[in-house]
Amino acid sequence: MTRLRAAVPVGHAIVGIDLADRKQMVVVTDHDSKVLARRTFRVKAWDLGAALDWAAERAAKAGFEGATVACEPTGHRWQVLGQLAADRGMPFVCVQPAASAYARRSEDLTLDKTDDKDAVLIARLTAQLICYLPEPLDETWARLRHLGARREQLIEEHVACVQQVRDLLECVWPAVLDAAKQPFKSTTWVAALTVVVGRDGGDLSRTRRLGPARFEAAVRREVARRGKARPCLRIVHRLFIALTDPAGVSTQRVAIFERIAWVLQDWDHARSRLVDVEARMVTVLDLLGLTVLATSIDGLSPVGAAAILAETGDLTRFTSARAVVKHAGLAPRERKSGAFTGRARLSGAGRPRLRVAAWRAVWGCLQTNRVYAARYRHLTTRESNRLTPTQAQTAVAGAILRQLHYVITHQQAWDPAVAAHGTRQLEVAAA
DNA sequence: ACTTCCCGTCTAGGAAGGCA
DNA sequence: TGCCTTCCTAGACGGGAAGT
Repeated sequence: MTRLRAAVPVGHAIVGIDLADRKQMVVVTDHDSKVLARRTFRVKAWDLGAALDWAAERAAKAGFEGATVACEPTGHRWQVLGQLAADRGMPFVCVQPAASAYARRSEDLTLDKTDDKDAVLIARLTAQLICYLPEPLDETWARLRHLGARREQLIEEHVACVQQVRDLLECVWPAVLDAAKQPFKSTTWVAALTVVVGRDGGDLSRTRRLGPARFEAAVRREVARRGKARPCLRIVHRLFIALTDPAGVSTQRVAIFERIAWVLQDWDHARSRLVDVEARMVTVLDLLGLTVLATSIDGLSPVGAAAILAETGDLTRFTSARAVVKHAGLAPRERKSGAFTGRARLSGAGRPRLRVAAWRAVWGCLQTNRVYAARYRHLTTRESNRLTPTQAQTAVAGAILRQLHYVITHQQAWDPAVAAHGTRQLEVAAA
């Protein structure tokens, strides 16, 4: 509240701006949301500099020593506006769209919405300090943020390619999917499929006539082309046997194999770009000097840590570790009234990508991190208030975020003893 | 050197519903 | 009537190290 008040001092007028594509509603109000001036600017967001100058002048004329700019974080526009405000030395705050939506309804109990009402509402919420200071991103953190977004995009592309290939194969050649337990994680399987799809044009007997030895040689070449040393022969053999399996829609085989070949190319492309982006993310993490600290948490990889930090930004901007968990939407939302105790659920409000990154970190950590594994076991097996696996994983995800916050804000490597017992003192006392 | 293990989240795609 | 959105469901995927 102190920091917010510093951005919205009592001596300042408030410039509420309702941002849209090419129509920007600007109002200048005092702290009682009395409108001092109101004007529509039919310009794009990046041309709002003149509007800010106009608003500053109206505020000065009304006797205020300055003006604070407030808007909703719509798309990229708020960032452009933030830059313009910073250029003019005007403090800049944002109002959560959820807050203004609630406020609009409580205003007159209708869903009435107009741009100038919205602008006034934004100014009023700002005067009540129902606003926040937007995250300041420096160049390095901004780069990490965008790399994280790009990585997520590429992972989605990767998943889409895999699901397409699987669906297409289930239609025309389902047997091949049983050749490996996890076919899409197996380089051998993918290489063998590439060979089949590339050479037989939908006629599996053509590859079969090649014979197992020459098929194996072809797969070997493809595995090498994919940067791996040698194929898993078990999978090559099972895939060769699958060539004789008649199941599947035969009339579509030619067309679908042609299509699979394209998807496989897309997939390779997506994966190589993913490798590139992940390497860049690790480089940025190194630049920030956080790789050693973040990966001191057992089971957290540099890429996993970078994915989390890409979404949180600099963790020192969070005043408490719990705030990070809340930002991820992983904080429990309690529902209690009188004697009634409802089930606490995750709030789910926050950065979805941060939540996903934390979840992915949990899968890795539960396998390798002894402290988290023990915590998970305890939570899911204890006698009273036993948690479901999901609930326990949520608890671990929260722990990872909290401990990452501590590790980075205190510049102190992760210590399993502290993580397990809360403090080192307790352990010493117990000893 | 490659595969497997863990399980909630997420995706695609079809169906159903909504709306002009 | 036809387009668009939402709902619904099945089932694969993600990360890291032990296992093969």
